Amino acid sequence: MTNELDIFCAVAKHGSMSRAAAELHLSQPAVSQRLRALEEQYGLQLFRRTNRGVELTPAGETLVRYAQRILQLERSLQAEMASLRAAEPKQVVIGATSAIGGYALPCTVYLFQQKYPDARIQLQIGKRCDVIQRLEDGLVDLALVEGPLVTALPDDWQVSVISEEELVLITPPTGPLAGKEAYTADDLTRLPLIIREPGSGTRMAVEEGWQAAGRDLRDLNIALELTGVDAIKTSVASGHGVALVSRWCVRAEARMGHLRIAPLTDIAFTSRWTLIVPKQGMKGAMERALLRTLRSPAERGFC
Amino acid sequence: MTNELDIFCAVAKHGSMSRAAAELHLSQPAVSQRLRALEEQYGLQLFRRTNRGVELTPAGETLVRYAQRILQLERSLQAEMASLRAAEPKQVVIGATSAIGGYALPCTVYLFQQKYPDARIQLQIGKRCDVIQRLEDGLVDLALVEGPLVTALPDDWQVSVISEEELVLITPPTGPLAGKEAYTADDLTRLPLIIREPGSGTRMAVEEGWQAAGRDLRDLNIALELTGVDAIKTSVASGHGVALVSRWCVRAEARMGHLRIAPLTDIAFTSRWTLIVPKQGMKGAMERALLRTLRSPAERGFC
DNA sequence: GGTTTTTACGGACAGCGTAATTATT
DNA sequence: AATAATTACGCTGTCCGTAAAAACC
Repeated sequence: MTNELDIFCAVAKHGSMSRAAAELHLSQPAVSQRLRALEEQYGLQLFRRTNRGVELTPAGETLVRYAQRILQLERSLQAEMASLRAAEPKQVVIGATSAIGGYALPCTVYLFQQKYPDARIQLQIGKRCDVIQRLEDGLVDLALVEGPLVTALPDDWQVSVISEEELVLITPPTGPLAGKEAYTADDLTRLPLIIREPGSGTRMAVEEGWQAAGRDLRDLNIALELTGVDAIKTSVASGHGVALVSRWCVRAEARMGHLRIAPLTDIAFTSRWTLIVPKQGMKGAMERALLRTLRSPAERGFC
Repeated sequence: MTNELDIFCAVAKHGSMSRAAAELHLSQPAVSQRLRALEEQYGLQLFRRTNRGVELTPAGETLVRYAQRILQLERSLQAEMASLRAAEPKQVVIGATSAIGGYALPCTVYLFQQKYPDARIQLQIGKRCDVIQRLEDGLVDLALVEGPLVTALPDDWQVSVISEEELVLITPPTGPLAGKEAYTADDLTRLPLIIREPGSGTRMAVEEGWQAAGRDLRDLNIALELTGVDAIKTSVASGHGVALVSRWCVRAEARMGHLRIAPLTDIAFTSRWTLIVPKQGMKGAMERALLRTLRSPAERGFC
């Protein structure tokens, strides 16, 4: 959440709630509301509302001076704490499967590194079963995998679902397979489906969603089995078939027009993203901060 | 909500979460939780947990220095804003009926004055109809009355129910009327009931609750009609009868043993407390702060 | 066993976004 | 009409309290 003094200073700087809201990536009403709350808290009007924005009252100008000093102090504090963290650098190894580790996580790790530049975060991407194996062997500190857990782990591991991601149907942007506006489950029995190898989380999610709709797995028209998301994307883009993948994996291609994300009308596939952490480990403040980031939809900022 | 740096400093000062929690009027787990959040935010351990409390780590000691400067700055800011408020003193006149104005509101007004010492708040207590009359005449800025609104006001008044208060049965602490542990609706048809004058909010609430239980008003054994809560309390304490009053009005007497609050098993009476404000008025920051205080159960602190 | 902190869980409120409304030129 | 701010409303996450558990003498 953005600091109220930050909001106040931004509005004072721009002389406009709308512009301040844009700078802070907030909605304009949110800024208006926080500002009003601040005025109520002090019992003083801080801005005069004019037809083309706002301007500071004397009370507002007083607050600006204090706010700037306080914010400056907080920035120095942040810097000093960062240097203290740097004194005892921590290494954390994250194991993840390809859809998560290759697409969603890099942004999260980047953002986290921005905040904690001294943290050494290593991202190991591998097959689902390998990731879990490495976790059990203590070679990675935590794991993020797709799909449900097949084997129950001993209970010194804490397992939590951090996200339910929708699988989307991707088709070539042009050609015979790009004909329809929207697709149904029946279409999936006819279209050549390119699918991940058995054992992968995405494969599990597809099969689970298909059976949940009361269908038989043999009705899927599997044209090709490929290992890894990238191979599938390339193959679909070349017009070899359609596929079901996590939305994150194809955002870039969809925007560029290399692939088309087609709506599914009467069936939906979801993939659960699961975080696995050893109950004993991850006790330090930095480790906890990382967990918090991964668990909080707002902070992890998958991109 | 208490500032996180305040919490941190209190814990640092006492070397104990429990003692800090007591000082801040918070639960001990709440302090623990906020402290952990602070540690996660900075990615550093701030306290070493020992068996008899906590002690600062080097990072914690750094934070103490910054926190004290920031808190000091905030205190100066508060002081300066208070002096700015004092430059343009505001007078607000509150009209209220006796149960609200005489018992619940004084604490609220006191707390508000502590926070805004320059606010001149005047509390006018009167009969329900008089209060509303004075509001319409503009002689009071806002009104707090008990019970529902009989006459619909024109819609440039904003009416909101701020609290549903339970009416409790009070009996003399000793004597023939103090016999039973708990009372029923049937008992109320036999006990001598001392009741407020018609038109008062409490009277309305009693009659409404009685009829809502499917009873006839004539079955109430009204022994005496008195004007004002105090007269009723005196009369009940003297053993002349029992009465139904707002809990706030008799907290002191119940604690002292002058009156007994007796449970009602099969009937309940509630009195709605209504806040009436002119939609146009109360636009200033101070006025809004007062309204916020009156509307927020946490802040108004009826006592 | 006693003291202190942590974990777990449910409820209340704050802060935000979307959408609709108001005010001012 | 157009621009800027406010109000209304539903949702989500934070913060807090109670209760139970765990750590550390």
